[in-house]
Amino acid sequence: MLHLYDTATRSVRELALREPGKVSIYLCGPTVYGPAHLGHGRATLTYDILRRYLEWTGLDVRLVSNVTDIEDKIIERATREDRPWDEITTECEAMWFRAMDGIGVQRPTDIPHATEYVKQMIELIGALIERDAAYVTDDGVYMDVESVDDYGALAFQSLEDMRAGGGDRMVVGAAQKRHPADFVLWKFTHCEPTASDPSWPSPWGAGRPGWHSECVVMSLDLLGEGFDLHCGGQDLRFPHHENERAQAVALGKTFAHHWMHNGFVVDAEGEKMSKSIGNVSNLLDLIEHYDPRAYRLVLLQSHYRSPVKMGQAGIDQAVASLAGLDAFASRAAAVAIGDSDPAVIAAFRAAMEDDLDTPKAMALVFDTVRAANSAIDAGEAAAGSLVGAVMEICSAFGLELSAGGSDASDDVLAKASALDQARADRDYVAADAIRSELQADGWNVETTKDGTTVRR
RNA sequence: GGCGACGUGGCCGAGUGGUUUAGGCAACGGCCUGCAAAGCCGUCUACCCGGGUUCGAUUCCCGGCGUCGCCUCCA
Repeated sequence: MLHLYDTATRSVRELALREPGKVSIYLCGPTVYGPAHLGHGRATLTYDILRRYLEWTGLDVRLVSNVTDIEDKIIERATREDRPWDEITTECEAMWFRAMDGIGVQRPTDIPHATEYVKQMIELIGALIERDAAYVTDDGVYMDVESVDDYGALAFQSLEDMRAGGGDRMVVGAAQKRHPADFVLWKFTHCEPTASDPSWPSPWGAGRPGWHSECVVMSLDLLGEGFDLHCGGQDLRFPHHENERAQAVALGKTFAHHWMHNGFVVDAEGEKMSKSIGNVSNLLDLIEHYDPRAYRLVLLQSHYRSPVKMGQAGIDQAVASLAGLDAFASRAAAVAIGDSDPAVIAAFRAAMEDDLDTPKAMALVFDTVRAANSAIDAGEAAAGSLVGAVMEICSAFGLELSAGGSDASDDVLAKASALDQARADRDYVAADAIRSELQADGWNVETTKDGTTVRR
C-alpha cells in the first residue's frame, strides 16, 4: 500500500483507506480571477500523477477539487474593470481548464463551486456561533481559534508561539478580533451590492463567505467525514488548511486523515514564483511555446516535496530527454509488445509506494529503455516485455510517448522513398540533399538498412 | 523574532554510515553507418565550511556561513 508523507504527523505513513478499494481526495482548486501559472501547474500535475498511479493500482479514486468563485481578488478586478464579477469567474474558469487540458491533467471527478455552497457555509458558520467557536463583530463573523485545542497542528507552532514569535508583524483584520489569528468566516458588505460586488443575505447581515469555509463544507458534503487525503501546495498548509481543520474540529467532525503538500516552483534564481514578485509564468504561454509534456517530465524527475527550479535550461533538458523517449517509442512500435516485465513493474511499484519516488521510477524507465533498446538490437524476445513495462509506466504517469510519423504527408513519405532509392543507387549527394530538405522542415530523419523513418 | 526546508559533479536532480552506485541533459572516445541520425559500450568532473561521534561520514550530532519558504492573499 502507498506510503505518503503526512504533514500533520510529519512522517511517512501508510495512506489508510476509509473504504477498501476506494480513495477519497480533496484538492484545493483555483481562485478564478487570472490565468493559471506554473505553480498551479505543479500542484495539479503532482496530484494528477498521484491519481493516475492510484487508478493504475486498481483503486477507485474520487478526486474533489473546487473552484473558488467568491473572493476579494475577483471583486477587486471586477470593480477595477467595471464588469460583472461572474463574467470574470466564468472566463477564468474556462481558461483554467484549457490550461489543464493542455498539460494533460484529468478533470477531477467533482468540481464544486463556492457559489453553490453559500447556504451550507451559512449553516456551518451558524453552528460555529452556536458552539461558541465564532463571534460577530462590526465587519463580520470571526472564528475563535482559541476554541480549538490543537490549533497550530499544521503550522507546527502553538498559538502562544505564533503570537510570541510575531515580531513586528501587523495584525491583519478587525480591531475587534479576540486573537490575532482569528480569521473571518463571513464578511459584511457595507455598501449597496453592485454587479461587481456580490452579496448574500445571512442571519448576521448581508455579505460573503470567507475563503476558509468553502473547502470544509464542500469536502465534508461530497466526501463525508474522515475522508482519506487532503492536498494542496505548501503555501496552503498554513493558514488555509489549518483554518479548514479548525472549523471541522470545532464542530466535532473528523476531517482529513492524511495531509499532503507539494513543494514550490522557484525561478532560476531560486526564488518562489509569486504574483507579488512578478516572476510568474503563465501556464498557457509555457505550453504554447514548448512540448507540454516537458513540464510533467521535469516534475517526475524531482520529488514532489522538493522545490523545483523552472527555467529555460530545465525545459530544454526535458525536451531533449523526451526526444530520446519518443525515438524509443518509434523503434518500439515495430516490436510485438508483451506482458510487462514483472521485475520492472515490481520495482516501479516499490518506488511509488515509498512516498511517490517518481525520480527513482523515472531512472527505472530510462534503465529499462536502455535494456529494451539492447534487446531490440540483439533481436531478443525479452524486448517485448521490456517495451511493455516502459509503456505501462509512462501511461501510469500520464506521459504519452509519440512514435511519430503518423502525421507525415504523402509528399514527405515520397521524399523518404526517394531518399531510400538514392541510397540504394549510391547517389549520396542526392540522398543527403533530400535528408537536409526534410530536416529543414523539422523532421527527425533516421536512415537505416531497413529504410527511412521520419518523425516530428 | 518564532517555525520550517535546503546547500551534491558543467547543468538539472535522486540517494546513502563503508563495498559497483541513481537517472536525465551536455561533453568526449569507441562500435554501428556511405556520412549522419537513432541506438549500444565506455570516460569525465560531487557531496558549503569547522568541530564531534565512529574503525570509517557526503550521509548522524553540534556550531558557522549561505539560499529559500511560512508566520498576511497565494498551488
